[in-house]
Amino acid sequence: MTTAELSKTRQAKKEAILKTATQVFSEEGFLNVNMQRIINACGISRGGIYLYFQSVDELFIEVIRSRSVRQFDLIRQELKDKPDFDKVLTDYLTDHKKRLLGLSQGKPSLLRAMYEYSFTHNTEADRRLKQKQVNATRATVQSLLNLGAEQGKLASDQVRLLAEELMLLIEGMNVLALTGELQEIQIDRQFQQFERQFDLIN
Amino acid sequence: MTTAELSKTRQAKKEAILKTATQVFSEEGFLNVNMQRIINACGISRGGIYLYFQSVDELFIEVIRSRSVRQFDLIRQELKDKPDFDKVLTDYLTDHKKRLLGLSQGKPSLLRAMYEYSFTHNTEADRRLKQKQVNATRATVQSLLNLGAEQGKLASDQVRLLAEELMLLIEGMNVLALTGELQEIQIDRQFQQFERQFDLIN
Amino acid sequence: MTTAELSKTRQAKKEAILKTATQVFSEEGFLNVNMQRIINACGISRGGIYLYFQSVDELFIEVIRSRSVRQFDLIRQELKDKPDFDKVLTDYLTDHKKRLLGLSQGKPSLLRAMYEYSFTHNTEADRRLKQKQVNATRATVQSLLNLGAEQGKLASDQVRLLAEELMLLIEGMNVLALTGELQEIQIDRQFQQFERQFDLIN
Amino acid sequence: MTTAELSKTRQAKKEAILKTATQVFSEEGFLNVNMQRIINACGISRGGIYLYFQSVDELFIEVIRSRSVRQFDLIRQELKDKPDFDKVLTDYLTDHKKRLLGLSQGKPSLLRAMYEYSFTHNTEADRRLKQKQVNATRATVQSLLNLGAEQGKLASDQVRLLAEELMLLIEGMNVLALTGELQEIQIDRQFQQFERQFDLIN
DNA sequence: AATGAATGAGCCTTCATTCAT
DNA sequence: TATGAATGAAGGCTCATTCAT
Repeated sequence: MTTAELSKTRQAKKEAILKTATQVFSEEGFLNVNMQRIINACGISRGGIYLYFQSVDELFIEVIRSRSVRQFDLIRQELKDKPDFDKVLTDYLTDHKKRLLGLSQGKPSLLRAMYEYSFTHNTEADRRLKQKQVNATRATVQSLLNLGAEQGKLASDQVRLLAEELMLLIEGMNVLALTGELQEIQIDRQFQQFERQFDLIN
Repeated sequence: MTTAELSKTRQAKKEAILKTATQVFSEEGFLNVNMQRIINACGISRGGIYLYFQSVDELFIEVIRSRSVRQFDLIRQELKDKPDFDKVLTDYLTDHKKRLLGLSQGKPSLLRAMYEYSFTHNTEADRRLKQKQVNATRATVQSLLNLGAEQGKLASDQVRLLAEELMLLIEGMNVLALTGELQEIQIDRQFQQFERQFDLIN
Repeated sequence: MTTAELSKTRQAKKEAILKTATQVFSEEGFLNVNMQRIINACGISRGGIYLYFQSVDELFIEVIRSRSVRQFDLIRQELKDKPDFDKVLTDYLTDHKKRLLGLSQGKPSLLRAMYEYSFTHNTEADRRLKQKQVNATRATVQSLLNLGAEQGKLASDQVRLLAEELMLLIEGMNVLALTGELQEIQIDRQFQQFERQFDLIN
Repeated sequence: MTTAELSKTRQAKKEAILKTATQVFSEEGFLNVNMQRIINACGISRGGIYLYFQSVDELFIEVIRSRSVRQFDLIRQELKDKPDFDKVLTDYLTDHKKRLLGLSQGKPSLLRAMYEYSFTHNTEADRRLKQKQVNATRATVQSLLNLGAEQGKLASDQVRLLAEELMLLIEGMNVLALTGELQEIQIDRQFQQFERQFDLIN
């Protein structure tokens, strides 16, 4: 086997572990996960996991990073074609609604793990990780609203305010959904209210 | 000493422990606190604390409960005198702003501990605890907005929607503040925007 | 139980552990001993030992310290009565001979443990510990030879040189004895040679 | 490649490993060395080294053996030419002095590794290894002193006694040097004293 | 009621050696 | 021969909770 092939194998194994770990973190959150659980899930040995990741933290960070990239790519793709703002917004909110309802019903999601990690890790590097996440969401919402501004659905100087409002609403809903407190009607009400702001303008 | 006096002593001791534990949890969160810290802070023995609380979890739950009651009392008191809605709302938002800025700067608060606890405890009883917290906030906001409705500052059927919106904004800001992502300008913008809704009506 | 009684109990327990640990270190040396062995020997629990000693190193240091004190006291006592130098020297060398033969035959002794510790620990504190040991031996030998000088068996300015010579001989024999290379005849030859130096003078 | 050439290659590789491992053990002692360090230093693979040596212990034993042979060869060479005893003795002691001072200052040497190994390994084979070392030193010193006897500098029946004395002094100094307790003046005093014995005879 | 010593489960990490390729 | 991924035993440490006094 050549070096290239070997490192290919290594990379593949690493990704396999990341994939399995993503499952585990999604189902169990961050704080309830220890190396043992990952080891069991991966069918790897106690020592084996350390060949790829030095700690649960390092593993988790890579899980988050690899996922962020994918998420970001998806959204950017959608907005490229300059579709109708009303439709995109509705789609976007609908996606979030689905996601939030899933969360409420205890559907596995990395979100819980991410919050657990954020709350309990405060090094500079950790904060940058969280910041990156928040910035990614903010950027997405702003791109979306910029599209709206381009299509004359809102004033440009409103973009930032509205982006933040939506971001905070979603953040709040995330938390309520994770603690099982969010009902469909609440999501609908808030999202309708948010969408109505654009109708009022026109 | 009579039985009554004894149980009075017992109650007093219990409350003293709760008070001290509240300090500890506020400063250190939930996950960083171990029995040793609480024992040291309370000047009680390792075994002694179990005479009052069956476990760390039970102790924490009582800390949260006792605080909720106090918070709820305070607000109810303020609203009793039917003060001017605009002023009460402004005060309320200003209080939250102060609190959020404190959180951002790492000022002690039970909120981090509460989140840490919620994320790591998922029994039915634990969920009810969080529910109670959310309901208390919701109830407070609704009481406040009901005052506004009474004073003709908003329609009665808007109360629930707006209460939820504010609650979600605050919840979202809590999370951002705790993970170090919230800036004063963001708080201002969102609260101003929220207040403006009442101006528009009149 | 009063505080004094409690700490008496604690001290007694600590000393019991030290005593057992001394046995273990004597039989197994330092490097082959881990907490588990001490735990097994003491009939204490895994966590229990940490109530008294933070690590094997700390435990070992206390073993050595407590023993040094005892050794030093013994020697000082003997020399107080100003006995006949020739006899004391002969006794001293005979004691060492017995000890060395014991070592050769694998009789338990802390010496092996002490060497193992010294070779593998080089912090300032560790060096001071070893220094203390060496100084104690040197001081003993010098006291003995000073007695000889007082009794006109050797010149005062020879004390240091001879003390060092004896110390180094003994150190060398220790090592050979520990690795099973020292025979009785060798000890006899060297000690006789050492004693002969005093006969020559007179 | 013929079988002979192959095994030549094999032998060369083995010696290359031994040479590198000697460096590593000299710098780090025995207990601080793990396979990883040797592997890194040799540029060989984790599994590869086991094609040449069955275990770390075996590798170390061969390191010691190969060095002994070399040492022994050197000395034997020097004595072949029947040089002047006084000079050879002085040279020999000067060499040891240099070596001991180097040890005191932490200069790399296999000696520490050898002691660490000896103290932690007590099989019959291990003891024989140490025995061989001691015997080699003894033989060297005896050869040297025999030269002196031939040149009339000491009586033949004194050779064994003096050889042992010197061996023990050196062994003692080794230990003190390794634990950082030996000073130059001590070496000088003892070696001068040792040399003076020959002056007295003549 | 109160103490604090004792327990033991739980988690982490390292490393010599093996084994499939 | 050569590789390096994988193994798993071994040891370390912490801490909530129990229990004898």
